[in-house]
Amino acid sequence: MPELPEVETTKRGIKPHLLHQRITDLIVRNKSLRWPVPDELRMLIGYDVIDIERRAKYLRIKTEAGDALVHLGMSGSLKVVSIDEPPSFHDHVDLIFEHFILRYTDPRRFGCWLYLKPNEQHTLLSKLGPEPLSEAFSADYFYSQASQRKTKIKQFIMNNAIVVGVGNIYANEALFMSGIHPSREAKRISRARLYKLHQAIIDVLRKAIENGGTTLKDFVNSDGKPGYFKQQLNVYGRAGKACLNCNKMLKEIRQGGRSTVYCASCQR
DNA sequence: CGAAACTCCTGAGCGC
DNA sequence: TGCGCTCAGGAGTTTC
Repeated sequence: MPELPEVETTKRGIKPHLLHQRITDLIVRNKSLRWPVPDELRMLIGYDVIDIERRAKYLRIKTEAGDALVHLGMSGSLKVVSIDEPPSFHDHVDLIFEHFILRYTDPRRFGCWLYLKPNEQHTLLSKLGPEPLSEAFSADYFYSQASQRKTKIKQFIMNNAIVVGVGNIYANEALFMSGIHPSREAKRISRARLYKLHQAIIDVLRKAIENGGTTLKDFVNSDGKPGYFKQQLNVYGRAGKACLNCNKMLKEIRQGGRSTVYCASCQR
């Protein structure tokens, strides 16, 4: 399940390979992703990649003829493979270059490939909140947004209109790190504690990206697990086990259809 | 307007 | 060993 650090790592991994390389073909084996893969994507054929940007968990592969907007969904991945590498069952899209292929694999097909005109501001992107590692995501911004919302704090920090890129794993971790109960109403948390949560979100994402960077050299044809899986997870996936802080048993609840794990003793 | 429910899909884990 | 069942989960869309 790609979280923001994995998408950032993917961008850093593929960018040096794709930059200034010419797209020679596009093969779509299964266009049934989140939305149908549009034929307009073929407009990119014959053009060089001039940049790759990440916004939230979207990757934007840019050319003079337009861009590919790619989302990895739940189970998607991109990798650079050799030009004669035979595709597997879940390899739905190949963006083909002269000497290699950018191959998109996605068993659950929650991801997407869309076409955007040059500089097009798509509605998918325009409604997004600030990047968590940008200055726009300031402590004061975070407080002012939270102080007027009745939503439970976990759903608040996972809301892409508030801040992007905080997926379920890191939402659980950031709440544990800041000692805040996931079901607490956002507006009922003190300014000081919201500041602490704000910093925890930044810290946990930054650390994960740093760990992801250690796998970049193996990005091509890599089979190993990315580095951020080495990051110690305090609560996610540890329901029923002992809290690493106080040794009491971690609890699990469901919020908005998603699993929340927390320590009822350390998080209030 | 905000918030919750619903939706897409398949691999993994489980009980028998 | 294998079948069938349940479930997780990003995020856009629909409903209330």
